[in-house]
Amino acid sequence: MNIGQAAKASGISGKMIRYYESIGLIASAKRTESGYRIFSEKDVHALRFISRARGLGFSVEQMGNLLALWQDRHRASADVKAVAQAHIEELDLKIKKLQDMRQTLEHLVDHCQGDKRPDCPILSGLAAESVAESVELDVETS
Amino acid sequence: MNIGQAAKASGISGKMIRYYESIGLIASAKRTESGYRIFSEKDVHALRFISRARGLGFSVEQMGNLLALWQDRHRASADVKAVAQAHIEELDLKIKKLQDMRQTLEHLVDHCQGDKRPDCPILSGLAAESVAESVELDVETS
DNA sequence: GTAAAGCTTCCCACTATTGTAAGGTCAAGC
DNA sequence: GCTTGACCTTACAATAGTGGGAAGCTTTAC
Repeated sequence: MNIGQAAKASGISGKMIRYYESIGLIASAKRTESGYRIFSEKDVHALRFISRARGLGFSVEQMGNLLALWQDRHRASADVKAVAQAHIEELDLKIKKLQDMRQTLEHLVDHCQGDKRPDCPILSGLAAESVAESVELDVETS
Repeated sequence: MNIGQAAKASGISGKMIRYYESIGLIASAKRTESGYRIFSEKDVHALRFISRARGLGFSVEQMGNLLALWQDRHRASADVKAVAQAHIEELDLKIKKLQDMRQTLEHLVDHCQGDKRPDCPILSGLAAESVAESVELDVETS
C-alpha cells in the first residue's frame, strides 16, 4: 500500500505520516526499490490508533506511551488507565481555564450596550487595573 | 522607563514586548542615544491592556483590533461587543471540543479495571473501528 | 511515448513564547 | 578611572503540529 492509500485508510495525511515517522512515533516504513514507502494492514491499524488518540487530544508524546502499551501484550491495564486519567485531568484544566475566560468576557459583554456610542465596559474592563475593578464600578453605577 | 521596568509594571516579559513591537502590535518605542527603549506610562497602560486581553484568550490579531478600537475615541461600542462575542463563540467551540474528548475518554476509563491484567477497554477503544464500537461491545458484555 | 497522478526530500510558514549567545551600556563601589 | 554585575541590544533556534510548495523521480493510464 502506498502512503496515499494508507492516508485515506487511516485518516492521517501523508504529510503527517512522514512526520510521525521522522520523529520516531512510528517505525520507518519499508521501501520499494525506487524508494516508495510500503504500508501493511498492521501499519494502517497503528495509524488509525494514532488518529483516534489524536482525536481525544493526546499529545504526540502521550501517544508514544499509549502505542508502547498497546504493543506490549503484558502491560497492566492500570498503566493505561493512569495515562488516560492524567490526560483527563489535563483536559479538565484546559476546560476550566477556558470557562473562566468565557465567564469574565461574558460578564463584560453583558454590561456593554452595543450601540453607536463609544462608551464600552469591555474596553474599560481591559484597561482597568483589574478586570473585576471595572465590573464592580459598573455594578455600582448601574 | 526601561524595558525591564515596563515588563514588571505590565506583566508582559521584555521578550514579548520586543516581539509585539516587531510584529507591529504596538508602536516602536523611542530610544535613548545608546539604543535603549524608553517606555512612558501610556505605553505601559497599553501593555497592561494587552496583558488582560491575552488573559482572556484573545489572539494577537484580535488584540490588534481591540487596541485600534480602544484608541479610537469615536468607536461604536457595538463594534467592540461584536469582537468580544465572536471570541466567546470561539471559546464555546473549544470548550465543547474538549468536553467531548473528556466524555469519550471518561467513558473508556470507567470501563477499565485498572489492575495488573493486560485487558484494557481504553486500548481496545482506540484500536476499534470506531471508539463507539468498542464501548458498545463493552456495554453488551457487561 | 507522453501526460497525469503520485511519490520522494527539503524548506518555509504559522502562533506565541522561551532560551541562548555575543556584545554594548549603565550604575555602584573602590 | 576601572572593574563588576545587572541590564540592554540584536539575532537565531526551538517548541508542537500541521499545511503548503518546489524540484525531481516513478508509476500508471491511454
